[in-house]
Amino acid sequence: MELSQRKEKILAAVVEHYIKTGEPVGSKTLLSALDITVSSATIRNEMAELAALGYLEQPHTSAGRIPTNEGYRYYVDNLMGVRPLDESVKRQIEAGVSLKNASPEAILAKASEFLADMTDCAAVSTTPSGENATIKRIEFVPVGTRTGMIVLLTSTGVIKSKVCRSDVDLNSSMIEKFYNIVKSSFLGLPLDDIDTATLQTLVASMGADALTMIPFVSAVSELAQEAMRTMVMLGGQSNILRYREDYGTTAYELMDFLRRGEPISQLLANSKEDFDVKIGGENKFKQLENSSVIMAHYNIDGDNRGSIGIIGPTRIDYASLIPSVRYLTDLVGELLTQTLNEG
Amino acid sequence: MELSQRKEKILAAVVEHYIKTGEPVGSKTLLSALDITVSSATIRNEMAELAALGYLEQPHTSAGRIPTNEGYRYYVDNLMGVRPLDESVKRQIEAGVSLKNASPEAILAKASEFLADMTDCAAVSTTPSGENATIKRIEFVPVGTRTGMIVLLTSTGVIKSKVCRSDVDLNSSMIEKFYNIVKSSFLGLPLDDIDTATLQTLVASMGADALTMIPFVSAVSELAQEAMRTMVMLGGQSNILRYREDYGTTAYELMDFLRRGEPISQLLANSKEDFDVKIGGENKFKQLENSSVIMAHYNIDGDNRGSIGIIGPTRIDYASLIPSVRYLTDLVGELLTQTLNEG
DNA sequence: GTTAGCACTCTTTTGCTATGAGTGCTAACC
DNA sequence: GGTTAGCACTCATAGCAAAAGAGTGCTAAC
Repeated sequence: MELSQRKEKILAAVVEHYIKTGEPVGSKTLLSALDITVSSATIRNEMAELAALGYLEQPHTSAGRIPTNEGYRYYVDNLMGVRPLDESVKRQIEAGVSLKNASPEAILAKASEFLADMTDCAAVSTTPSGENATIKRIEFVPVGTRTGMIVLLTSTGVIKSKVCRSDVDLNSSMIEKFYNIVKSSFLGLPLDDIDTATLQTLVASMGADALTMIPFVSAVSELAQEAMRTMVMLGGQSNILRYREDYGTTAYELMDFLRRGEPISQLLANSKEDFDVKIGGENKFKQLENSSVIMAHYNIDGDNRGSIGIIGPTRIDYASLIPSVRYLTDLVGELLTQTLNEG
Repeated sequence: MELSQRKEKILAAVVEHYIKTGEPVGSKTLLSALDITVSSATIRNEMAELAALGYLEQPHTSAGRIPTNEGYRYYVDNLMGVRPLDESVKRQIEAGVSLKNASPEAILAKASEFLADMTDCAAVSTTPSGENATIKRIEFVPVGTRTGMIVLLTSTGVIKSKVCRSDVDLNSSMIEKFYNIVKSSFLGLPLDDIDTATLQTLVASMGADALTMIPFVSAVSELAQEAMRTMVMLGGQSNILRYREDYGTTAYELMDFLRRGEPISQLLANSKEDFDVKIGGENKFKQLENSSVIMAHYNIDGDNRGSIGIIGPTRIDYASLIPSVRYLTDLVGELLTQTLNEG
């Protein structure tokens, strides 16, 4: 649906004013905000048509107009000025994500926290997916007479470690056996090939050694699972209280939603575009029906690997936050790529 | 201040009723809740005296009474029935904290999460303090041509690892040198002895090797810092919305307070008693002036090492939650002790 | 197509009047 | 002297009506 230029100008003004104030916008208010030489009556006519088209709505007869989700959508797709990011904001973001010698988890946790502070929204991010990763290296570090730490390194640079415990005292022959198993069965294996069936075959093939090796083998498999699982990093839950009225009764549900990693990683993985904006009910999740999500995906070595996003009320400041989220996400991607390739 | 038995009975009834309903309690309501054979007028007289003594207050003249912080304090110290925990609740708690082969961090994170769900409050816990810990073991695991992972194990069973990066390609002689330094300078050292001054002396004494060894040495020191730092585990922030009216305007500040680890670990470390209850303003932190904190300390090998607590509104159900927090904390202490000694 | 004007709608505010919960006080009672 | 019935008093709350105000939609004129 194409709108006339004037209608677009009016729609944009309504959206922007409402985003700023949270109050319904009337024709007179609009008149002073708009550099347009028509009367309020004309604006009223236009607004009535915009309402008929589904872009605006009235909370009640004697109130101004507020954008519908479709209104926001039209605004984001067609009207929003994509002004380039302020240099000072760029610097600020760069300072916010710079983190030397840190793990991907730490980098993303920091990024979420920073993004939340910067945008006054809740921020989420997912760690790189381990889908196409293989096992690059496995090491065993004894830490006690019967316990040791297994360290697993994947081809995507993820390092996971776990303490595991044997039923008998450790000795060098056991450790040697462990390394043999690792060399012959695990190295180079895609993470997702390590399922229960594989393990059972492996254990069966070990014969007499099976009993002592089981804790180690299963620890490796748990590590592989962990390395594959994308983790969700959260920041700024407290910001939900900032826009409490906008979320209405979904505020509690939204907070609760944020605790659960699984739906969030679904949400973020949902779109394959470079970046994406989901407005209100466009999100599949009921808990997000009063929220908008701005998300972007970061690449590691050019490969789309994870996402960073913010969750705010539908009257979130799209125009200025979208570029910020994108820029930050790109930076994080670069940082992660760099961290990975430095090894 | 000693109260008459009847006053105590009335105060207890007011506290319990208010905790349950959140509404001010009047003399007639009290009459039916109490198995006492006096008239409402007598109760009024008693309540007026309790108010004069500072244990009760009136939101306004025509309302019932609500407990003051002093009222809660008297209730907790003298009146609260310390009925033993229900067996079914015990089972529930035991199921909630059981976690095999997990790190202390994971155990405490799970415990916080579980406690929050169980009590409808926000829950916090601190990892064992590393104050008296020494370095028990340090290992180096190469993970790339120039990077390796350093694993540090303390006498208190804390395991920390960190990837570190050298400026030149790794070779076996460097690794050997590293182990020499570790053996001669780090093993057995108390964690808090590793400060910048020690490091500088150490680096100075290395002569020509200093340059290549610095990344490793400083990584070890960072790990020692990390191992010493108590971490704060959070659970159930969303529960703050549950008692939003009780927190009033401090709700946002409370949520924000929870994000910051430092003040929480101060809060929890504050009391040296076995367990402690802080009511409203008794907490030193302004953000907690409408909150009560129930906390207990867990022991590892009989040594007081960390804390678990819940933060709720002042009208929290002390009588039933205090035993729960204590029981859970004891269990976690046992679990951590066991985990530690299994190595 | 635009606009001035006006009637109309509906929320919000204000003021007023019950209503009722709950108190404090007094005087009588045991 | 403690207890209690009775009653006047206070004050939040609910309900209602009137007034104010914001904003609209429509019509008729430009």
